[in-house]
Amino acid sequence: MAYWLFKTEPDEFSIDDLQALGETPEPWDGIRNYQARNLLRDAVAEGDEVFIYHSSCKHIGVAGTATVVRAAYPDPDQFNPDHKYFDAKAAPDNVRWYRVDVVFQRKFQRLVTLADIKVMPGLENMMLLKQGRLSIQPVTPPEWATIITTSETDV
DNA sequence: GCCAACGTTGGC
DNA sequence: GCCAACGTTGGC
Repeated sequence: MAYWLFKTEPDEFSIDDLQALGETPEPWDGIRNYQARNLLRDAVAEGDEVFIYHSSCKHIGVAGTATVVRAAYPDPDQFNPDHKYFDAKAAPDNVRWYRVDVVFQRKFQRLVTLADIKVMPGLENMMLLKQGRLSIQPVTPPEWATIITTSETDV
């Protein structure tokens, strides 16, 4: 069992949208970066837990958690010429892009902001702070625990 | 809206 | 294979 952080722009898809789905799995698609793709394809497993991180928005930070319910499988959008994620170099026998399915787990009672993460002891090595642009990131168990605790604590 | 970081593309 | 140009991400 491993921990991850998935980024999303809440204007496109937020923790509230995920919560509204209830038990319905949501395909985490649109990953078109090789480093993120490799993590999705090779490392993210069913049963793993995921921080849902809101980026490029007014209130930046970790908004809640989800559970991976299906490991990587080919993202069908890469084969659809009408889709914005179409990739002409991809084919069913030459899959380039993958996605996983996640299910809502919880919404934090308060957002753990990027500013919180920057000053919280124990989080200074989070990949979020090291390599800001990666959209799928591993999270260590101590980092996971610290952020969960922070989400349950008033500031 | 700006701009730094950095991944991707394409000419050579 | 190098590297300049370009595009995207994402915080501020």
